[in-house]
Amino acid sequence: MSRASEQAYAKIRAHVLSGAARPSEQLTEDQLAQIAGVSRTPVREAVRRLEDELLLVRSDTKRLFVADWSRDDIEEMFALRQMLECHAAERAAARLSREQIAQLEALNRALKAAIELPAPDVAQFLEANRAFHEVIVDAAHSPRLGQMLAKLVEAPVVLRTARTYSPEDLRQSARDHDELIAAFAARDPDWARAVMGSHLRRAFHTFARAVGPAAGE
Amino acid sequence: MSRASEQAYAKIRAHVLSGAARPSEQLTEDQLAQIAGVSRTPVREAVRRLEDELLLVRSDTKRLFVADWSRDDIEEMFALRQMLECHAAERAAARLSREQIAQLEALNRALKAAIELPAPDVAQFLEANRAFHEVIVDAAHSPRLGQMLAKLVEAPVVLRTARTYSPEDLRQSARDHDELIAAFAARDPDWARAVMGSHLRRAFHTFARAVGPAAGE
DNA sequence: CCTCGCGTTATTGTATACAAAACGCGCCCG
DNA sequence: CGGGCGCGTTTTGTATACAATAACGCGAGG
Repeated sequence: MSRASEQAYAKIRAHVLSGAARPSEQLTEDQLAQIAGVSRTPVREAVRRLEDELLLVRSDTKRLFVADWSRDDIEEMFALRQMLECHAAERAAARLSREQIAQLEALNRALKAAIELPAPDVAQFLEANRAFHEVIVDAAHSPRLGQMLAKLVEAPVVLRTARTYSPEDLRQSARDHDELIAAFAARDPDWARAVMGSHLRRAFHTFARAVGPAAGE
Repeated sequence: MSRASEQAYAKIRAHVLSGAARPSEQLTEDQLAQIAGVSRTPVREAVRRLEDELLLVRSDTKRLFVADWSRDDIEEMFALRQMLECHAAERAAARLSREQIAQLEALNRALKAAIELPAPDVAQFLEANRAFHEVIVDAAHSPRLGQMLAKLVEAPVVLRTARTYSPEDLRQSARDHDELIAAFAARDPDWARAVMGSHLRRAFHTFARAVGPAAGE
């Protein structure tokens, strides 16, 4: 995207994710234009993207608010992500090149390195993790699938600040990735799908436990 | 959406779907503004929506073109739709109200009526069919799922003019719907999923046969 | 004759001014 | 005392002018 519109997107996103704007708080285009330092035109463009990514929502009469997700919403998003990403893993198993598999191995090494420092580097872990999953989705060769997943993966990041990543969670993720790589190397779509499924489902429960005391759990 | 932007969307969409603009043809915002009878501002808004719906695509340097789908693209979209809508059917089985099931029955009666006229009314069939699937997706109570499906269901419509609906295809659809209703009435998620799966998979093959001589079929 | 660079033109991106619509508040009437 | 209606204010939507950027053609140099 063009410079102003991209900047507007980045700044507004940061503004929302940083928590400077609280859930359900109203935002006006003028406000956002000021924050982003551009005019309302590119702001409107950026806002549309953020709406699409579910970070912002519109009231019935076009007023803009910071999205506020219920537990059900979060559960729904995880379920969709799981469905789509399992599909991606299945397809990727048949399509990943040797180079891509090597890339996955490298990324998972980086991920483990981020864990085992004296103090685990969560940001670095998240980046390696993101890249890892991205390689898989790309290898699925399904552009619309990628597009859909991008939205779902982005969204929960909002709450990342609330998350407390225990060292054991991080290590388990790394082990899952190892097994995924094994499944890919074996070109076994069923295996890949199954591993991805449990990987994400566990992530959901870890997340849910940290985020709030479930309704009936 | 607001009036001008909505009108731009509708007119541009019609322009593309009618075939007045051929696949891969470049469109300029000025052109489209003239066609829609509004200024470029709402056109840009409409274009973003149509891009999102995959009817229009942008070159690497922001120039706008009418989308041209390969057979792989179409196959991909059907696969995604099948995955998502099977999920919707499964969830709907547990959530559909009695009223909604009655509504499905009514819609399927309308659908059958549209078939059996002296000359089948395809437009009416399509409308009843769309409404039928919409009820199911709504009942799944998964807003993002609905949003994703909307895109996928819209898209293939482009080629609908190319489709020749045989009477037998239409009748088979009606039978599938009957079985879906039975599965819902029995509150059987697995049954619902399975029926939806074969319903959509068959639709894909019918579609593929009509649209082009498959790569290796 | 081909190719690289530059100026021209077409096209998209941004800002700003204005129009339309929605909110909220106070007032009037029941 | 409460509810709805009108009016000023706020917020979003649209048009238009201008800026930036990409495509294209043409001419000079190899």
